[in-house]
Amino acid sequence: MPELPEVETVVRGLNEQVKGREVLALVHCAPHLRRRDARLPSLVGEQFIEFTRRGKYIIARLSSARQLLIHLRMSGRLLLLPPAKKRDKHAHLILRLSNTGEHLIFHDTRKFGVVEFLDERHSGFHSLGPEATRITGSQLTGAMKGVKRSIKAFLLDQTKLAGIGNIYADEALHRAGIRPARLAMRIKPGEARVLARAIRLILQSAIRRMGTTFDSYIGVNGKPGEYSRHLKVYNRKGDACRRCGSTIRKTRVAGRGTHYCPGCQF
DNA sequence: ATTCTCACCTGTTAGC
DNA sequence: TGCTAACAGGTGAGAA
Repeated sequence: MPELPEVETVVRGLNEQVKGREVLALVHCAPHLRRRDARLPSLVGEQFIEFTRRGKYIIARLSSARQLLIHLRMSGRLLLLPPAKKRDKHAHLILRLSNTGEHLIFHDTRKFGVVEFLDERHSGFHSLGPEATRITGSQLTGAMKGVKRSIKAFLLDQTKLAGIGNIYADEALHRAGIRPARLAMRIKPGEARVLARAIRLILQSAIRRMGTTFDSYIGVNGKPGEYSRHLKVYNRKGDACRRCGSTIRKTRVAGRGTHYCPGCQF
């Protein structure tokens, strides 16, 4: 579900609505989360100082100087809601917050998401590549040298570039006119510059529109993202390309559903 | 070292 | 209409 623009939208929502508030009680903590980090109950009494983002990770800085790391993976959501009579079966962490008594809820249908205190053993977090929002053509060219995988697989590799997921990989490659299956090492420096620019512009635009809701993503305030209407290839199999009119195809690249236009991507 | 495949879990949808 | 299989926005472990 959430890629960089969606995670950025969630972080902004948290800074608007949750920053400065204190955890009054641990209303619920699911066993699978507690198994990963038995310290979660010690959130009680903590104040949320600030929320930041690195790649697709959310980091909450806490009053104890500890940091809480949250990754939404495929289906995670963070929601601020009034206490409900009946607990949703996918609400795996529920915190009661100061001032209003509202609940901050980690909701995650597929249970891939992670909420735990940040420490040294988070290899994924500590090995993230540069932020995709600031990637340059020469950085891309350097990182793609000798890479025998597809450009799509490269873009999805968080150690090379942090924040891109399946939707924005397809969108950026379409904007840059590059086929997803091309080998990364075969992308010329000029194309890398165009691709880097496409990545920056698309992410920026998607952040402005509060992300993409394809299926289940919603922000802290429950609102869906509006970038969905601007997608050029993702989920548009069989439709006409808005740039050249050819029919959008869906294939499989790097083990992921991959959309591209045969008429304007080479 | 790098790249690929599968597993994680639940819900939805495409295809028969 | 009903059943089954395939697929879904991510990543980590282990195999090639």
